[in-house]
Amino acid sequence: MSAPQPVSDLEGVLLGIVGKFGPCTAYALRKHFEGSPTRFFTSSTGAIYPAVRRLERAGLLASRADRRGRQRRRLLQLTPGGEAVLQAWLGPPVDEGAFGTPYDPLRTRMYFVGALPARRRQAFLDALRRGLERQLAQVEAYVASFDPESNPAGRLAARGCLHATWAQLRWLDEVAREL
Amino acid sequence: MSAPQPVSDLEGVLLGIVGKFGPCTAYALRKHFEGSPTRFFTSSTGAIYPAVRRLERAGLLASRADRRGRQRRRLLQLTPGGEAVLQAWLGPPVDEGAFGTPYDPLRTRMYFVGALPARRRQAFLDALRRGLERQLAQVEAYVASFDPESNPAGRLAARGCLHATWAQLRWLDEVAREL
DNA sequence: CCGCTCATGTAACTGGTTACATGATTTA
DNA sequence: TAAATCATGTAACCAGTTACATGAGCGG
Repeated sequence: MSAPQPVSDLEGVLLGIVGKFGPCTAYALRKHFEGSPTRFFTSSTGAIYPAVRRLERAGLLASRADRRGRQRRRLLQLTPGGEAVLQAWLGPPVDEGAFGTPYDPLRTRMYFVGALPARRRQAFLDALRRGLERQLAQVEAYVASFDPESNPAGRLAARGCLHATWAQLRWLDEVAREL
Repeated sequence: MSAPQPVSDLEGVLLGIVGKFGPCTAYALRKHFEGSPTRFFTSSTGAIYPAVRRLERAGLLASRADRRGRQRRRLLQLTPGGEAVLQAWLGPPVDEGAFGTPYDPLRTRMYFVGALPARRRQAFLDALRRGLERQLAQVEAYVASFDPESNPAGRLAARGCLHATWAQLRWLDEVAREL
């Protein structure tokens, strides 16, 4: 038995969803990403289907043919190898690369706020404020969409989005105070 | 005069750095990314040099040959078109795509924490705690590396990393309490 | 003179994006 | 019966990663 191959976050998540929500179709995997307040997971077919194919080739997912009426479909499930790789991906040990400060495009732009003329600068900060408040409402709805009974871990993860958004707003307060 | 082309965040940042720190080499651009606590910008030559080439082709950066002793080098500077595109990238209006909750690999893993057996689960949370505390120290050093006099916006942006890391730690507290 | 930093690139590979293509099932 | 949803994929394109390749300048 060889050491489990390292997988990307997308692949880890796919394994995780199949493991958590039982045998399901690739389509169901895609749907899972919709409604997420992060843009990282896109649910585009051009990303999901090739990734599923890779995982099958690697022996981490198994598929069996199924139908829904006359409609053919493929139900995916975790293999023992897939379960092992999932456990390794989750950690511990947690991959070092998972610890960097999450990338925030707003922070990146703020780095160059000095390039904006004073008038535009204020409008920029106002736009951030409005955008983040919209984002906050979305995240709150997202958190509320989790049933704590049936998916407690999902809710905890979603609360992470909330903390992250609060942090952005606090940061923006600080910036507005100092500029 | 046509509307400024939309640029990626990498391209926007390259324009921003050239604009902010005067004519500089592509090598200096790379160096700029080192020490950043985010993993988004990699400073790999395979990313920077082609990006610089694209920006030159698009007429947003201009280069002039220079030497340092006998060593040839190319000094990059913003063109008027580049300045316009930089302003458009910064916003307002700020690109909608910049507002999603920043992607956090730790949060993604937490979503599947239920797949971990109880013993491993505690070790997982401990590993997150240790990793985030290490990260916090790194971010604090990063913030301190900015001179508020010469680069106030840089410091404000770096403070964003600090807020983000604090948020991760608060979130982890909450998770540990609830599990 | 050795090793580090400055400096510029290329090439093969990988994976994601966008758009296209098809067809069954369910619901208003 | 029309529109939305379920369901599966492919193809061209684009950008980033890793590794390779080269060479000058500088400090000890």
